[in-house]
Amino acid sequence: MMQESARETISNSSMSQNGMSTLSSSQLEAGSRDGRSSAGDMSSEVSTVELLHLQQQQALQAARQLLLQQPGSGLKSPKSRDKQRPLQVPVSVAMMSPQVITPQQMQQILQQQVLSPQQLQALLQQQQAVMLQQVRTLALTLNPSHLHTCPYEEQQQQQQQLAAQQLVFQQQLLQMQQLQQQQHLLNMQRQGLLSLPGPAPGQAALPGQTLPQPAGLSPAELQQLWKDVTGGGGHAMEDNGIKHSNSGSGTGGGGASPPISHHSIANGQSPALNHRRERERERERDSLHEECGGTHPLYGHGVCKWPGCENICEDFGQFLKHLNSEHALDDRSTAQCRVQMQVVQQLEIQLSKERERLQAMMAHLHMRPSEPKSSPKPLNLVSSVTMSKNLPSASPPNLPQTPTTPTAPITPMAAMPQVPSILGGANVPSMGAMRRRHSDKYSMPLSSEIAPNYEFYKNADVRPPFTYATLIRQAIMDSADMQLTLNEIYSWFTRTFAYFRRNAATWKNAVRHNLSLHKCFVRVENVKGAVWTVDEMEYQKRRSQKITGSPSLVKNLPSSLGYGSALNASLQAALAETSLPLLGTPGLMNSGSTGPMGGSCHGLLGGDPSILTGLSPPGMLGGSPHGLLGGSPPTMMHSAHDGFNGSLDHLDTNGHSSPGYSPPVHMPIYVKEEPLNMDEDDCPMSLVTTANHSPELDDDRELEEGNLSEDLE
DNA sequence: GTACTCGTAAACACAC
DNA sequence: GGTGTGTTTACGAGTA
Repeated sequence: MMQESARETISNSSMSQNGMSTLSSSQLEAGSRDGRSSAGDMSSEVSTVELLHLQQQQALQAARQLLLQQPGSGLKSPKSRDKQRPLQVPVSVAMMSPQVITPQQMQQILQQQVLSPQQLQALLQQQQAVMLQQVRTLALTLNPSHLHTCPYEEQQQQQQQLAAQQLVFQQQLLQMQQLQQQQHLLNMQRQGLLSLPGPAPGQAALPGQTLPQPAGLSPAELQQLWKDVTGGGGHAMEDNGIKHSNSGSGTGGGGASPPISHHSIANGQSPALNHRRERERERERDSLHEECGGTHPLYGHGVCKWPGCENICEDFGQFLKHLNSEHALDDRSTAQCRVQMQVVQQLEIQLSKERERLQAMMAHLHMRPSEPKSSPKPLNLVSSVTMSKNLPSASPPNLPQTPTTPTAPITPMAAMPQVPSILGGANVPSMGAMRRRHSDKYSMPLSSEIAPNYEFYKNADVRPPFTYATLIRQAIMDSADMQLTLNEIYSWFTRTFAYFRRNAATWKNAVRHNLSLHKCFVRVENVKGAVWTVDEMEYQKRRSQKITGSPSLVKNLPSSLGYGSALNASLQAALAETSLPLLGTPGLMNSGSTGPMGGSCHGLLGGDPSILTGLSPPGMLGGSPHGLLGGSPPTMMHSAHDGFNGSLDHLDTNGHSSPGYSPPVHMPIYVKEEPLNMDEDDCPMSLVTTANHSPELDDDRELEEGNLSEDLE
């Protein structure tokens, strides 16, 4: 019963350390008796420090009374205590504060466990506070001005007192640290957390065991602590990880790692709370280890980064708990996730636009017409710098370093349409499906790709990122009369690509193989022998089938943007905004305003055609954006015609008009059966290309696509 | 795992 | 017979 009341008293006094409670007259009297308050003679008012000190005294008095009432506590009555004190405490200290519990008393308190952990904690804090205050008071009395006015003997005496007090302070500090450790262990024992024998790693020894050397505080540290205290720093104790001075918060865990596990001190909280705090701190320590290995993207700076949450989580474990509890899989989280997805999409669009702008700027700066032979070179800055067109073995591995968009993962093969043959060539023999995919499926226009990089392909031993079929078709379309003999095709290959100047047997065989294999290549008996032409219809059918085979055009769209072209990304963004995937391109192209440079920058146009190939369905691509290209820049027109009927011969590789342009010649004389499953009946055309149009309907198709493009404007 | 595309190699036939 | 041309088959790699 009385123990209860005593606990209450201590608890209240502990809580009142912040000076919130009022002081009774007796307390004030007690405060004025201790002599320490004489330092307040300088001021008639009771300072905050004095009030605090009085509160501590009150708490200590209550504790002592409680101890006295405990049978066998060993503590004497106030009278006997007063008699004992001079024997236990140096005289110089005795004048400071009779309320300071001696180490022996503390030990008794601890051993007999007459106080609850909270009470012990409060007691320790108060002891610390009292001692700190005493030190400060002493320091005040020894300030330089005071010393200056005192006689030498007084100074000597005061210095001795100071030294003695320092020694006592250090001793008491050590004692308190030991007590704190013991109390912590007691708490753990009571809570069943600590199993005997042997302390847990990093923890102090058991009460009965020999404590480690003064709680790990070396004399130097103690000296530093003393300096800090005498320096008057309010947070002096914190520097050593001890925050129990006056704040009362005592949460511990300062910057410097404390020599003792004082952080486990409960600060007058319930054992359960202490336990929880202990576990949290352990988790915190664990989280520190976790943070070394990796961090959660939704957690940072102690705050949950879930959109709209910003819940404060002390440690990673708490965050995980919070994440699992507050952001579990439910409708709300799902909705928030969707919102976040939209946010990301918008940001990606914005990023694409900015990247596109950067690309255009780079293209503009590196594709100057004044550069005689560099104009066809890649627009890519890196490639422009690293690649030497005069080196047949120009190594392309440096090329695919163009920035990529999150939504359009760049492919190592055709990272950029402007960048010729990023891979391949002798240096990269494993040029395979990737190049094929992109070159054909995405209908990358060969001419448009070659045109700006003509010199590059001509001189660099780099394999162009196109299929044989595409190259053959391009060769034929490049000819004046849209037909070539096999030997002329060979010549075109070797003339256009340095890569095909070697391994002739291999690639020539491949050329023949493709000519025979693909139905789109038609062999025509001519006066000068057999020539090869292109059945554009078949060609486009074949391409369109590849595209239509995909799950959705929308899905293909981002993939087609995988070239890494900023323009493509821009168009993707534009299409996303207009919700007109694929169909948006022609209009955008026509508008001439969607390009980063308004569609009028010639240097940029070297890569621009990829927009058509990247976004347009094959049918459109190959088929014919004829009508779309009125007023389009040469290269763009080039690519468009390339897609339409291969009538690229009216344009040279630099995109200039050629008078020898002739309309597409369709001579389906010996139409072979394509080995592929590309029968006309099961060949759904793309959105733009009509499914069953004939070559004679090309004009209609052009009109149709032209209308489409207009609609998209 | 399957189907498809593409490149490559090879075999074969035919014409010059 | 050698060469070029054309056709076909087979296989591996990569992708959807």
